[in-house]
Amino acid sequence: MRPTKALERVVPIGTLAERTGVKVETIRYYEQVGLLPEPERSEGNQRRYGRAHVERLAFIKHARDLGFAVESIRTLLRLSDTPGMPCDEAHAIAAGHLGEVRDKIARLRSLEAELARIATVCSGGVAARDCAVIEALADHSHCEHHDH
Amino acid sequence: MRPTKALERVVPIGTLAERTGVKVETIRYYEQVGLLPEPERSEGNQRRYGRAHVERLAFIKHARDLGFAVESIRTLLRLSDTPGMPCDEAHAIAAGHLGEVRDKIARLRSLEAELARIATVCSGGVAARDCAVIEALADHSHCEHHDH
DNA sequence: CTTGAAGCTATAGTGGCTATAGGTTGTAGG
DNA sequence: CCTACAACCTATAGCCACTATAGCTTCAAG
Repeated sequence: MRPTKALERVVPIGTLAERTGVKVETIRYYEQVGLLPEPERSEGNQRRYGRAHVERLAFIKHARDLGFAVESIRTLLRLSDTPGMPCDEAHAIAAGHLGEVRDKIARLRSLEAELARIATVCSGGVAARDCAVIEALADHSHCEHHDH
Repeated sequence: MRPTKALERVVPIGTLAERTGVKVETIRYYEQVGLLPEPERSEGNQRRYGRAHVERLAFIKHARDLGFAVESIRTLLRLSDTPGMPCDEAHAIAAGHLGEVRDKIARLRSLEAELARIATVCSGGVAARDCAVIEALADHSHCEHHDH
């Protein structure tokens, strides 16, 4: 009796995808852009992954889930691969990304307020000429930079 | 004495760009995807815009600033062009977009919390093997779906 | 040995621009 | 009138991080 799938140490790409929650196509993409090293191949040229690949792909997925760019992940992986290096760069990447996320939140919140205001005034049912949504977009009173 | 630039009624693309805050290339792109109608041309084949174009482009810019997708803007413009139509669709687009923005904010906030936690634990200066950032990414304890 | 799922490569498409190359036109100064 | 140069033109490729498609080959169960 062969080992069950869940315990196998050398797995094809579909199993790697299942285990990590990363799609097959995305795994091949990560290989293509050099995030994930090229694995061994079967006699029939199919990819065969080991434990190290699972670990590395999980790392990548965590980082992507946290919104890190692929380029940042490349750097983070390099740091992770050389445990003796100082981690200042990792901290800078994380702090920088946190800043970006906070900026994005701030921008979205002001968008949210504006959209909520607009969508509340018009609940549909009226003619487009009297619609607050259309009016808000056509209106120039919010233009800060230009006097058209 | 010719009218000053600011008062001219028929303007080239650069002036339209200045007046609306939309880049020249982006204006041409909007024309290409059918948001902005093709303008008249000068004898030398250069675009000449009138007041209607300024209005329409301003509408587009407001909508993009609010984060509406180009496809949504296409619909909103169509509604705006036919003022007698009921505006339910416009309301649906705005409400839908508001929902998306709120979802995005929610997701970013949980990201922010996680990143802040990670970035606070490690302020740099230690070896990568002890870095909270690297560790958090390599760590499997947050994996919900898989037992790798 | 057959069948069907899973794998393979290469290529194009997504959204919303932005950039580049290589040419033409408009216009102000001399 | 001529020259210089900014502004304009088209067509095409690139950006990010995938996702989808077409047309194959391989693997594994029955």
